[in-house]
Amino acid sequence: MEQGRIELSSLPSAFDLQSTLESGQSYLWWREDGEDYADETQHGGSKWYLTTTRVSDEPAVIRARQHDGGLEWQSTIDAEPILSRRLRLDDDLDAIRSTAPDDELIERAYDSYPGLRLVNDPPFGTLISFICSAQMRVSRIQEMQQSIRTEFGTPVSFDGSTYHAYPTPEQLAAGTEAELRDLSLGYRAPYVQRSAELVTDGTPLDVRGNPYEEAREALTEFVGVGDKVADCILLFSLNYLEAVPLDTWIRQTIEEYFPKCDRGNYTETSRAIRDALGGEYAGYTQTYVFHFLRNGGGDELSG
DNA sequence: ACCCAGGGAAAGT
DNA sequence: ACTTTCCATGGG
Repeated sequence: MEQGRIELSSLPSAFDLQSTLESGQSYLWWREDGEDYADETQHGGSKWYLTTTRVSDEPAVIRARQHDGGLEWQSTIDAEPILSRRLRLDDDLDAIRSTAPDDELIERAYDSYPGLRLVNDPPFGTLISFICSAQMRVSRIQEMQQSIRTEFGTPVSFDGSTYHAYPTPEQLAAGTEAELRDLSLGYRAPYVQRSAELVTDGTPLDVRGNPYEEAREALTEFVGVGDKVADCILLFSLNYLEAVPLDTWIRQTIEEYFPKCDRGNYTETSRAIRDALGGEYAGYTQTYVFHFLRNGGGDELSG
């Protein structure tokens, strides 16, 4: 087992692992110890999180926690460069925040979660997990990903236990709709199976290089991917930091705080809210607001 | 029993 | 193009 530590004081900005991984962005990390949400006394939470990744097509396990001013990790590989990329450790949060509009809700959201970063997850896992996210609670989306890993992923031994890497497109496409329904995916089962097949058949998933709106349009080629899920894939795995997924929470936010941005359809409302949130990093700001409101932060404001 | 959950596909105007 | 309707499942 390899291990290491990244000194957080060496980063350009603050970092907070717990809010980053528990803000509904990533379903590809999971908490080692299941339930205990009570022990949040220490910055970063001090809890261990796990994820899997592939290096040269070989599956690897990474375990990380924030502890005593450092991001500590244990892994089957040298995880430092991957953690840096996946957790966007080089982002300059002050510069990003400075692009956000002067607005009470947004200031409160940023102030409430210092060190919250966007994630930069692998595209395929992001595609599948956000197909699963339709009309589903966060905890169940995570459970679905665990089931998918266990059922279809390559086993990896790490620290005396067996983990499962997230399946490749080939591994998942080889599954049947019935097998996926057995994992309680419901009506999303055929979407997942067909989208995995589309990836193996060459439909482009890494659409980086295209202008934002064209990239979003291209992703809706996948089954179970509409504009909202496409925006999630762009924001959380393909480095389109301007993407603002118009989910139920953000639509409610628009209605309450930015009513002029409601243009009746996705494309135009997206343009308006993206502009209202500062353009280039609108998706970053959206993620703070989403997490803030979902944790009840709007109750004291809306009065 | 009823409602909702980070929506989208299919059918109907 | 725009608007319903239906979709599986588990938790409150």
